[in-house]
Amino acid sequence: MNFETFKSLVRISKEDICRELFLENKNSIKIKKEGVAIKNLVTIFDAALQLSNKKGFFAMSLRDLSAATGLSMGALYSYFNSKEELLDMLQRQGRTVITRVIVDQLKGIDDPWERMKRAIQTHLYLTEVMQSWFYFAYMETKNLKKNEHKLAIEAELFTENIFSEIIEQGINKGVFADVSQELTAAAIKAMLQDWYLKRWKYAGRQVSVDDYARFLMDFVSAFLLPVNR
Amino acid sequence: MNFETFKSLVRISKEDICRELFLENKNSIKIKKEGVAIKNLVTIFDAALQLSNKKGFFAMSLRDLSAATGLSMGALYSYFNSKEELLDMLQRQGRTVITRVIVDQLKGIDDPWERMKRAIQTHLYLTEVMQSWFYFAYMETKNLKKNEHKLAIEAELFTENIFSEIIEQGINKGVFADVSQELTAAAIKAMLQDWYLKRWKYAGRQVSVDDYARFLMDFVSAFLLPVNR
DNA sequence: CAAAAAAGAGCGAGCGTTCGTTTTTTATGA
DNA sequence: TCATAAAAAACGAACGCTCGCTCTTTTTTG
Repeated sequence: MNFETFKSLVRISKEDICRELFLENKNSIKIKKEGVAIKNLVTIFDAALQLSNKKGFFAMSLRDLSAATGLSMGALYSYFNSKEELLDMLQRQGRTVITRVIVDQLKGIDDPWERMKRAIQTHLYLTEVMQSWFYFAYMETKNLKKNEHKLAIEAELFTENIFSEIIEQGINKGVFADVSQELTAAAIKAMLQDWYLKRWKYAGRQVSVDDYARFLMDFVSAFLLPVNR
Repeated sequence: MNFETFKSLVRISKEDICRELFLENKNSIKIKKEGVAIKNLVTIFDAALQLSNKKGFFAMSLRDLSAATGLSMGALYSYFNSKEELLDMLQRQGRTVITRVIVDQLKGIDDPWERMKRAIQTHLYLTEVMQSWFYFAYMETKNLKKNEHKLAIEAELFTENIFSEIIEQGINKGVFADVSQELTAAAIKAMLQDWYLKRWKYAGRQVSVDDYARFLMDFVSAFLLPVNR
């Protein structure tokens, strides 16, 4: 599997994501027409992610967002009740997609090393498709209020746990070396996150997401596979 | 070398760091008495780091900082000319220390693997001693204006380059496997940074910095040392 | 007592938010 | 098909509040 294959298998559209959000947030979104709501939500979220990733969510004002979207201040408030709620919605936007796609992509794969490879690839390709969201989610998590913050931390630990379980499985089957599952999963996660957090650096060096995936799988295999040790 | 040894060898005091800043910023710091200036700079920086790391530099107001330090608004402005300058000073605060300590700790070590181990340990122990600064520097870099932003990026790449050069040296001496220097150095850096960026997670799991150092050296050795491969 | 340090009230600007008004869209009836 | 009325969407001025910052007065230090 490579990035091009992934993209054609897993079609993630902003419209679908915003439709889900629209249906879940009828109380906050005062727009009746689905088509209008979705079109504008996409515009709002794109602009908000871009502005926030540049200067931070708090430093972005709603006047900035108004200018960037071409919607008035009053119109913006048809889509969320407060700036804080916008933050929550932005954070929530991608979370269910991620979980669903990773779990889906691992279905039917039993071999631990194949699972590990697929998990690494899936994570990287997802973050490539939705880089601005991942960057935003990482950087702004600490601004979330209690319950949303808890959910964000859980999502962080959930994907790490996917790796941890693959490692456990591999060790139990005698396929992987006997390593610390938690620390290894955390280290893999750190390297996966580096991809989207420092996209500027890898882009500057012309490292493709497939290059990076290959490198990571190589790096991880040296540690996990006894054949290599 | 372990963390306790490091701490007694490398004494980093906030007072020394603030003294350097005081001497370099006579234009911005209107206080004449070195003792008073340094004492209050330490207080200001500690409070600013804590507040910023909790809610973001922009979301922290100077009234927040005033309350946290016990200094009035007017007194705060004796120490910096603007909030933006405070950001610059905070970012600059630790940069020279880091460079100096890493370079010092590598002196007299020729063996590539020994250098690698020392570099990993030094980086981790430094970030353990100055965790709040490192977290702040990582999270707030994007808010810096042009020249300061450039310096921060350079510092980021400088430490990564230390690892890259060690790898190059190891490959040239036939000690290390033939791997991508840049990607390997970046991966090591990512794992090192994870330590201070997700300090909450490792603390919750009761992983000591020495545990983490040992784990990282093991992980990296599996990839770099042909004996392992 | 003089110099240095600190306090704190208040300024103008910008912020998030509200709400009455205007514009656009849509459905209906002739 | 066209005109009209109602519903929906959008606008934008203004409110109260907080912000960064200034500057005169007060307090502390040596």
